[in-house]
Amino acid sequence: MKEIARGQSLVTQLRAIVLPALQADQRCELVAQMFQNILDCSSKAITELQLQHQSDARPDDTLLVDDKKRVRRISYDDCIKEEGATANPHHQHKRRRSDDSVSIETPVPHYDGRQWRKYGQKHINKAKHSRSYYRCTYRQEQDCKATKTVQQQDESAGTDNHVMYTVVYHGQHTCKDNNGVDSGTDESETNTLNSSDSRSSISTTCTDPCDHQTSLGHNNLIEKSADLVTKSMYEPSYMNPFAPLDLDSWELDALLRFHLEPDNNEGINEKLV
DNA sequence: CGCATTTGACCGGC
DNA sequence: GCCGGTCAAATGCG
Repeated sequence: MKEIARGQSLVTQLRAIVLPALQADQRCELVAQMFQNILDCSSKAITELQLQHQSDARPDDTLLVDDKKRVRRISYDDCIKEEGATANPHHQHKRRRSDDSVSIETPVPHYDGRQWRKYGQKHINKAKHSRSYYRCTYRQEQDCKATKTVQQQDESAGTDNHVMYTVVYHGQHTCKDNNGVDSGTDESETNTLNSSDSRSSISTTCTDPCDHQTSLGHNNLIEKSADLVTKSMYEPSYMNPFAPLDLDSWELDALLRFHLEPDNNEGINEKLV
């Protein structure tokens, strides 16, 4: 599980580097979708391993309770889904599908090739950092149900380095290209090539003063190289729908610090359980 | 001025 | 009654 999670983290970082560098065409969308599929695969693998691990470690009664909860939740959500199909504007609260949520760990929680709009922030009980709630920017226009939550992990309490976030995605994107043809793809249909239209001037959501303290770096060398890469990556002469339009550089800054500091990778290797 | 974000209220499951 | 997820009025910002 540790190694899969590390692979996920690396994929998200690679995605943050590759996507902005691509030309805006179908290949670009394909690459984005493939990144997403890879992350989905590893997330599902981790989920399976966790279930396996729990059933191995825990006594039977605890397991039964967990399974009951899980089953009940799924069946409840199925009812809600049916209800939603009949266009009921009420009961939109608390819909959550435990079977289609995908969780990843990454130092770059915001740049994932999609456009998100923040709709809430909540302090979570035992966590140091609050959790942010995002939904797809095109929820109103296209009724896209995709949401995600972002929460900074606690373990890196002492230093500002190695900041990792847990990002949980819920639901499938049903939003499409502005000039696309197909409309309501249902959420039961997964892994189709959903194109994302993020070409407009809507800003990429990345402002979150509680969780993200920007430009804390005191290493001049790192900051300079961060500037360099920021300029080359974030001021493209072409229009790439996956390029962060006015994204702050803090995320890339963190990414660079992540890889430029020599002891980081070892620390990550040793840290996770 | 029209947006996106913030933030406390509210809601429903457990 | 607590807790996490969502709503929506207030606020901020370009």
